[in-house]
Amino acid sequence: MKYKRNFVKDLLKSSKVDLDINVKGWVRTKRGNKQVAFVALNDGSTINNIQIVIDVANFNEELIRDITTGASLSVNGKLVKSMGKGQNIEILANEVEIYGTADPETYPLQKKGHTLEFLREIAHLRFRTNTFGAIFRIRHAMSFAIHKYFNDRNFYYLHTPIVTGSDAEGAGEMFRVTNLDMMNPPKTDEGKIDYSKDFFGKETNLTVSGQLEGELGATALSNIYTFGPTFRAENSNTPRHLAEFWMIEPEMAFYDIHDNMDLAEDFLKFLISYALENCKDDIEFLNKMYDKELIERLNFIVENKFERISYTEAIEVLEKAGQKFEFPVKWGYDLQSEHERYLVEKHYKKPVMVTDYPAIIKAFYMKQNDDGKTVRALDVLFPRIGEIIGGSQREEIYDKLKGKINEMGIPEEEMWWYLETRKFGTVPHSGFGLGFERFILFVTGMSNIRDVIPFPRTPKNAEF
RNA sequence: UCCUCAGUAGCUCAGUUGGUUAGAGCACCUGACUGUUAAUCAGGGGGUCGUAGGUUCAAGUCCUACCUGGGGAGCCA
Repeated sequence: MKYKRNFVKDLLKSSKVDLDINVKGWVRTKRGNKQVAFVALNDGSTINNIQIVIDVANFNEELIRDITTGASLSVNGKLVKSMGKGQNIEILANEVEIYGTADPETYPLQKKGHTLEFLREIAHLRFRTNTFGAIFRIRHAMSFAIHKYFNDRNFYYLHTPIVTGSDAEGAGEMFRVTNLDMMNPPKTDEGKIDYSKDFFGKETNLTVSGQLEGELGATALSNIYTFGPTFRAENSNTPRHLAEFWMIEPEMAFYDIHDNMDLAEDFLKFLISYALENCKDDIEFLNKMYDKELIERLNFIVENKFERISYTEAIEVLEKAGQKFEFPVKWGYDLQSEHERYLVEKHYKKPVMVTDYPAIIKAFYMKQNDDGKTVRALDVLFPRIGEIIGGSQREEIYDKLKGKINEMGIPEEEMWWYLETRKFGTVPHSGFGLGFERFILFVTGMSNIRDVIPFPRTPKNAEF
């Protein structure tokens, strides 16, 4: 007899007892005695397991023995009210089929907890733990919510290139893309590598940001966003950096810096609310196991207005802090991690948006203020993780932008297409970038970025 | 890349001023138990002490280099 496969998530919500059903999944634990065995089965649809009750007398002894932690099963049985404590319903098994056994001597996952460091070494199996199930369900929900947020507000999802011929974005070291023979590359007369012989006929790299291309879309479609992988070849060994990470970059025509801040705040609050409503079980688990203040912190973000200050005000606050900092507080120098942490965690005790940074420490494309010293940059600082968003109003005046490009020594001939958006029908516009994994760190309460992306790419590490 | 801490059983760790045969908990295996909840109870097997050198009568323990991982910093998202 073939029953319809049900997901554990739906069965646990179901009130239809005495129904014949089928479940498939992986064994988390087995307990019991000679008469009866209890199997906790998980199929990834929820963090919760369903209990399978097996009357040992009705089953082959060998089959029962092969039901071990990690084995994959298909179970036909009857959904019934549980006779034991700890769960409302359970399944009385009629038939059990084992798809694949998991030798307990060699299967690395145990019933007991593992460290996150160990699980990182078995990233191919860590999906099967409660923790990573929760994290990647939340990651999915946040991806979905991002698309929903923008789609419902007339933003278009724009696919910017992953391979880029532009190395002027200035956001960091890039990974070269080439199919030249590295043992014997073609050379020019001067003895340099001849990239005109390369696949694209020029030097190409993996993108560090889709922003510049995003601006091209925004100056026609009004509102666009990108959501894709970006790459940085920086030798950064920290719990907050990846060589391959995902970034969300909205770009909006006719937005000034204030519109930009309004959007950033509303966007972040929407996503966190969405997580609290739709990922309740997973967030509660993470709150219990990893971060006792997680839910409290998420609610706090949703309920409170972000503080908005200028860089100059931030410097004044830090100067009056009466606290010794390792790095000096001085106008013209970038805010260090310890400064950002002081502003967010000690002084304002809430997310802080800092604007109008000194021009010399920010990128060429940012809108220049009338004071001649600052630009309309925007950083959103969050507790625990620091800078979660970086953005700005963009310089839309052709001469000013061109002047800045020359001043910073960026080859103008590579930026001709970018400059033309300011030559033809230019508009004030703004945008920002949200580091997806940093945001997921915040929502899950995890502390290492390598635990919130399925396959982390970091210096000296591209296993799996 | 810099600073710092660590690497001992499948996992998490203990191992004293260098000194006999390197321990524990969990996991695993065997047995007991008529409904368990990270089940419980009894017994058992399991180790190139990260790698390579060095000091010493003697090194898990001290020294050097390297590898790997954690934390902090820089770069940033």
